Amino acid sequence: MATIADVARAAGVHRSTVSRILRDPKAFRGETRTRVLEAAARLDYRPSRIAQALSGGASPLVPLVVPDISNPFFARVARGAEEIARAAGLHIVVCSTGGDVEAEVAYLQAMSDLDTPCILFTPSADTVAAQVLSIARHTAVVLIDRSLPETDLRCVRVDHVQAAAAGTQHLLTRGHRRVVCVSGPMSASSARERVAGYQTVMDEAGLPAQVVEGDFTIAGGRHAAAQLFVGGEPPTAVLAANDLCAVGLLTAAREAGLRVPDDVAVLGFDDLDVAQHVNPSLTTLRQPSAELGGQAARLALADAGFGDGSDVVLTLQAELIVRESA
Amino acid sequence: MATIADVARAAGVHRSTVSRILRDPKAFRGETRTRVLEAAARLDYRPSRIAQALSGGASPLVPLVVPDISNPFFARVARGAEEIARAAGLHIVVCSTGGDVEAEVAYLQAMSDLDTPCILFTPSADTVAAQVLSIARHTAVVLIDRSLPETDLRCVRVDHVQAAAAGTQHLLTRGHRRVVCVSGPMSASSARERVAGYQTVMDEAGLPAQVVEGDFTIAGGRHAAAQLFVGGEPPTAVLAANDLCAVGLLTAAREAGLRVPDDVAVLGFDDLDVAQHVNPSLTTLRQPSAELGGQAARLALADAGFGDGSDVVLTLQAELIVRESA
DNA sequence: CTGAAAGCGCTAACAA
DNA sequence: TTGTTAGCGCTTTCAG
Repeated sequence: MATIADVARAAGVHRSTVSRILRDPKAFRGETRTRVLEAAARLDYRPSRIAQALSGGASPLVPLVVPDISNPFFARVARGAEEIARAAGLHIVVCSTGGDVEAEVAYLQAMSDLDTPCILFTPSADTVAAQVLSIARHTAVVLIDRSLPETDLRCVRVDHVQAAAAGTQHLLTRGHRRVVCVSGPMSASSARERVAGYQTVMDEAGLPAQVVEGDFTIAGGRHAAAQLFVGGEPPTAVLAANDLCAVGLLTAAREAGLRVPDDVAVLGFDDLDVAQHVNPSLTTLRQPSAELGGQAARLALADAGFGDGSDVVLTLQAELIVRESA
Repeated sequence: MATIADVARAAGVHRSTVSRILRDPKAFRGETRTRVLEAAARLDYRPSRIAQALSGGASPLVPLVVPDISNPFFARVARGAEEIARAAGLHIVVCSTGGDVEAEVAYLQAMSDLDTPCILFTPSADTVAAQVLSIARHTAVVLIDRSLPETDLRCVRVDHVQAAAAGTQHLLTRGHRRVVCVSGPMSASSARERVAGYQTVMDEAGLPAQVVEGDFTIAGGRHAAAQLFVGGEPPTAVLAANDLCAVGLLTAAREAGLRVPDDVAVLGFDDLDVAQHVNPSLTTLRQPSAELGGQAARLALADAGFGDGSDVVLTLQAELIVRESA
């Protein structure tokens, strides 16, 4: 691996000259410029980002730490963030932690230690708060989709309360009275907020609320249904934690011999691609996932001195997409 | 951000002492050890990985560069790789390029410039070969699932030819004669190999082969079907590029008023979670995706001096999972 | 067990 | 336009 010294030697100039010319070739004219450029090309020279970073610059990496990249929701968040990062000459790298809190902290730590300009983060549970706070003292941290209580970290998110309320309202309008909420893990603020929205609407309607704690996966939804679809009075509608959960519920309903939406309606969250392709297609609350990632990236980058973050929108709205399932 | 000098000052010792003690505390006893450890803790000192990397070490990051992280197949590959990397004290970071060749090269370059010990890579097209080769001179590159022609880069992959042949054979055994292959983009070696397997079996059976080039997405599958399900003699079975493509085909079939599998059978590839939850559930060729990632990581890490790679398996087998769709 | 000194590859004043 | 000199934060000989 050729270093700047090799290029300097080959071109017969000083290292600093090479650095300058390579850094901004247009600012030079003489034939030194040509010699340096040629030597660099010939030796296939690439400046070490490590050395650059050590000497003043920062890492070109913007980590996005998420609980589960196999949930396409996060893939879209990543996509949105990427677009913004690319414009600033930076690269999004996705770190998936599998919901393991230790792995989560380890990733955050590792990235912070690499002097990344900022970190985009969706916590899987509140328990990381203290550690994240300590990391945030060194590196700008922006949360996506889930806030961290006892913390003043900024968070770009969807108004989950409002969204869940709208979803619940939709189910009631369709005449449902026994509406159950299969929530995500209550350790996630997004799950708690959605439950709150659901509960408010049920209360206002004078209906009993029932919450089953599940998780954000297909298997979780299917498993939750085991408790739901067997009793004497199964619900006529379910507000699912997200689309993956909803897909699991769909399968469980079919296995239990229930027709969707006639016997039981299912309402998802996210609007993944798959939502319109399952059978029946999924009625869902669309989250503007790419924009979530984009706004978060803009905020974080602004903090790190890249661009302006004054017009970042912190709270986005979900949109009800009505299809067949509810 | 406290540096090693701060700690040294606080503990009243030399920087090198701090370095040594922090690097391997068990090897020391005296009360200097205590002072240093305490000072480090008190100052919340974290060694800069950048500086460590510059001074001999390598980056703790193992990039996994894939075309599309919203395809859960790659999420599973990542998961498999992660397990191996973690054991070596390294972190997998996922770089999703959206199939954009330029972004792909940019990512590879950026990671290589960061002195990562190795790179795990699934190329989206053959056109990157030359550039990848140049990067591979600096950083160990291991390909996953798709090889790069004109290149001696090692590749951990599934035997796509064999797998596609087995799938096609399954369809023929079920009595199908008009079997069409909706392939992935022919710029991907995996797609070409699957087509080859399909073609061989069709040829041997004396049946006409028909290949429609699609891509690896739901939308791609649906779009391909537009050409397929309208003509006078639609196929009675389709070998899909992958499960996402198959899901798109399922939707298209339903829209065209065709029943699956009675009017048209659909055979997928990958066995994503969603495969067993769509309706009808998907018959598919399961790829051992996590193991693909794991073996690739082992090979790459061995190259970089972490662990042993002598028993790495380069070619894995797919498994036919029969469900409802074919 | 500890200190001194050199060096990883690069950038950034400061002079010339 | 170019060279000189420091220095980023850490590890690692080599002495003591």
